[in-house]
Amino acid sequence: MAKTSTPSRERIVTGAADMISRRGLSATSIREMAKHAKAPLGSTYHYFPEGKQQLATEAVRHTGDQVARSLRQELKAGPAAGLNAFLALWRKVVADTDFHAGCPVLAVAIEEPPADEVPPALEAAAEVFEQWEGLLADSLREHGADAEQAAQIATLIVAAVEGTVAMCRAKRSTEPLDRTAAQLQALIADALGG
Amino acid sequence: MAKTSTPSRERIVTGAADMISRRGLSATSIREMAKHAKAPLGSTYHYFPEGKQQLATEAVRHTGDQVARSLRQELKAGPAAGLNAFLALWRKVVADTDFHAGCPVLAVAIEEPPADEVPPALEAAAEVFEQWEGLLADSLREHGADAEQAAQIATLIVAAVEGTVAMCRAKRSTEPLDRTAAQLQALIADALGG
DNA sequence: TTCTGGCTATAACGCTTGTCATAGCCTAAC
DNA sequence: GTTAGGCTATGACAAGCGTTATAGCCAGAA
Repeated sequence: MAKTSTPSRERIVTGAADMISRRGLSATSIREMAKHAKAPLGSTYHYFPEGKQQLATEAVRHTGDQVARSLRQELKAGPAAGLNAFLALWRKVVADTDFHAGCPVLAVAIEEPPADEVPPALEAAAEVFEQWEGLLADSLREHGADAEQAAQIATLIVAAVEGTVAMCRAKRSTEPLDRTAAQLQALIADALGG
Repeated sequence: MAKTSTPSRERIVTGAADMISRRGLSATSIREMAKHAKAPLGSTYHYFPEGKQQLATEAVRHTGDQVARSLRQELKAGPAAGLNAFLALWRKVVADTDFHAGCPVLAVAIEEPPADEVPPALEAAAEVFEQWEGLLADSLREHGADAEQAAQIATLIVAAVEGTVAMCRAKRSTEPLDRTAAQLQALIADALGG
């Protein structure tokens, strides 16, 4: 017999990712995450005994994997298609939430770590960026770009999209995303065409 | 007799900008801002009667103007020089703080506003981005780019640098900035050369 | 049926938060 | 010397924070 819809643990993770993508990590309380997932507060500490950091880490990894899956799928049709999917994905997030949500990975990436320590959530954010870049770079190389150029373009794409999403939120407009999209598309066409 | 170095009010604003660039807005308390500026808590509410939002707004505008001034100066030598200055500026921030600080404007831009309301600090962030883009776009147009392309490249530069700074913090490395720099430089050369 | 163990409910802990109010200092004008 | 006013000092307020502890429920195995 199937469980009633989504299991609690998973709901907490996806809900946490959603809230972090809106408010940032430190502005999101565990109590609110629990309420948002319709789970009792006690359950969060049952499933995530290390507390907020663990929950944040899993939330980052969750969206990281989700985006990576979509990216991997679309990249089968080439780097340009992958880029377009990546752009469309974040455009949808921003537009569907009336410019309230962005990328939870970025949100976690800009939280200051304690001195001489690297919190697991920050480490996870670095790994997610690396993963996305890797997928894009691989595809670019497979389509004729040399290794260094592929790596540079991949980094530029991830960074530009992340930054653009933030700009869209501030301006409450998707126009920055249109502009960035045009330039990145041209850049890929150029790199693979020449 | 001259006052002891910087006046209190200014110290509070620059200190607030610094703290916000590290921890984000909501993780930075007014008490800590006051302490960081060696000012009494009461003074923050004396100088900024609207409280935290006003302080954040002024902090955003402060760094916005500061960066704009530097950008305007360096753009006199052309868009490529301006880009390089912009890159160097943020590389220094990230490197000098051991990857603890980033851009306070981005930090404010990704804070969720209350529904149906636009906090002044968020509005200020949008204006700062617009200002930086405008400076870059003007320079690009003056050097031969057509209006649309200039606007697109300007947006891409600001977004990419903002995103890259965040990636550098997550990875604790300036390599993303190197890669982004190479691509953006090539892009400008291309746009003005063709 | 009894028992086990995953999950929940509830309350509490010490601490920090944004903000406000009140009283006081202490310099500068008159 | 007196007076005004910008700034500071101090403390309080209600609310929220992350986290822990304890006791209880309630399905499935024995």
